[in-house]
Amino acid sequence: MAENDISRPADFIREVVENDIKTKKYDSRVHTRFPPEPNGYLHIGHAKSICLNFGIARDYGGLCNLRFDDTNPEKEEQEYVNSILDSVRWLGFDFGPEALYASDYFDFMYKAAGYLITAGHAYVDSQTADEMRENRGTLTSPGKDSPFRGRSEEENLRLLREMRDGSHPDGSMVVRAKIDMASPNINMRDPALYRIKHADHHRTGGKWCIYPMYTFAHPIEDAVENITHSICTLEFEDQRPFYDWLLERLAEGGLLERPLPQQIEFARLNLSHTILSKRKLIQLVQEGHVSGWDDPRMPTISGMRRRGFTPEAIRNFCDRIGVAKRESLVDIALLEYCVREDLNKRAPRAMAVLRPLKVVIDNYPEGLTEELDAVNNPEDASMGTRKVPFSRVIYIEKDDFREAPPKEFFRLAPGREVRLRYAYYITCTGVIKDEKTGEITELRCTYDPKTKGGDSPDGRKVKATLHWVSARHTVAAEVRLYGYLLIKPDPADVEEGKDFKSLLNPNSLERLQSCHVEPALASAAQGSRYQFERLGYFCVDPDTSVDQLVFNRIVTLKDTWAKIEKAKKK
RNA sequence: UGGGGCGUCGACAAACGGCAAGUCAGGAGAUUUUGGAUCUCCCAUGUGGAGGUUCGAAUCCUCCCGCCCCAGCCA
Repeated sequence: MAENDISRPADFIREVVENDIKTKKYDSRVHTRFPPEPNGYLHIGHAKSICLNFGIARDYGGLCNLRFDDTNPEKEEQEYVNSILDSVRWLGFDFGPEALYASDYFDFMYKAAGYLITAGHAYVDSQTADEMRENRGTLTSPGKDSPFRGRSEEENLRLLREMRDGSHPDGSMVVRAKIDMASPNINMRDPALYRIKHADHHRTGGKWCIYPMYTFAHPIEDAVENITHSICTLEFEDQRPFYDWLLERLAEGGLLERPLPQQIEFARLNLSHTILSKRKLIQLVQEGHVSGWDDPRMPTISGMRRRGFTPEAIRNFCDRIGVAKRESLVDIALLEYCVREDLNKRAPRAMAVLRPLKVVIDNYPEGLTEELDAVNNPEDASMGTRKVPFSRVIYIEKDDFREAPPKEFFRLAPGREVRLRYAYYITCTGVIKDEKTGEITELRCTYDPKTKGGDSPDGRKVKATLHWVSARHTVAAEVRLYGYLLIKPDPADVEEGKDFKSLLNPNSLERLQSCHVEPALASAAQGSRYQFERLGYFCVDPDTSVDQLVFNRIVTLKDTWAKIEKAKKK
């Protein structure tokens, strides 16, 4: 919201809303809605719309309805309704005691169709779908009137009743608005309003065998709920003339009261390296490319939630990307930034070694365990400290040792001294390898007892600080690392003749089975998030059981060294 | 070749006739017991192009170019 009087509204939609408040177009009322079709799970693109609609309601003291646009029983399911309810709540938005459903207005819609017929604004068409398509004309040529366009009011009304009563098979007829078959806007060439579908609906069951089209239903839903600003995406822009036409006709007939809602369109979100199309996401789930809707690689709300993203981070992201009419592809790095920004302040730190390398500290007493002090969050002193056990044998990260280090590498190497976080300075004195493979299996080191806690009394500096886990005290864990779903930034960047699945990243999931985490994590609660020092943010996955801890990597830390290495390769 | 939209930095995005904001990414440095975090600085002589109006144009006008959407009984 405006921080002071001189600031402008944050986007062009809020500009319209503020203006309508000023001119009292809706008696200074603001009422928006988020209208998902329950035919899939919500994703980050929906989050943008949710934040926009609920955000506007919040900013201007208005209301926002969560309304299911459930007008097509063939595609919709209760499972989707439940997941959507859950996702919206988790994102932190309050839609009152319950959600609303378009199907609750089916009686009114039926009545409205009858009225349109009576007023000469609609008719029942018995053309086949093919005939209708043929007679619709093309982008550059006008359509032709249906031979059934001139049916009498009585016949139309009778047919409408018969349609409702189930006397006609699917596809045999349709009710259409009577507007203008020559309109340059194809959406005005007598759009279909009702179709016959002998299908059970997840809420109304077998009550209906005709169902309203989106085109017809949506404006009515908005009007019935006294919506003021009906915010949707760009592809509906061409439908706005019909939206207004319909509502005007129904208002004329006294079925609706003015002022009528207005439709405003904005550009949907596109995110780099991922898919934001419901149809394609369904495909990923159904064809088993991912483990389910909540696979942590999915851009679904449930996937991101399981991965460990916070609602705060997602909301913040939605605020930062802005709202405009220009189609764009937002860099996923911005989402990651928002996640790090949030978690840096909130996530307690811990030490975990993902790819272990055994280190024996030769001059450290055997059998001794020291409890060392570690701070839980350097960003927030109120989060306190904890004890971390240290002993003679520890694990460090494989990546933290190089036998022949390049000059930019300042971690451990033969003869080199580094700090073990919160523990001691150690110096590498020996490298033990597997005789056959040549693989490094163990490091021998010595430590400097005077550097306990990680400071050297003589002011000696080391260039690196390593995280570690005491071998004797370690807790085993599985850690799942996630890469981008797609190998290319632009999901539309597909080769001729191939589809989006050719862009799927084969390495989007890596499961590390032999990780070591510090003992404090043994009882980590499902869903709790930690920063594993120097590695990233991690979240306890629901697959965790009494005998197996499972962590998801939410996002890495910013990694300057990785950047240097990558630059060197080129 | 109809109609509806949209073109400002690598990615988002402000500007409402008066000095092209901010954020992410990228680069340089400071600092640091996380190569994290933090801090400082750099990163558009120019807004798709060409004309025009104006003291003054990203903004107004004209023409052109490019991209997206619409021919479901999907939403």
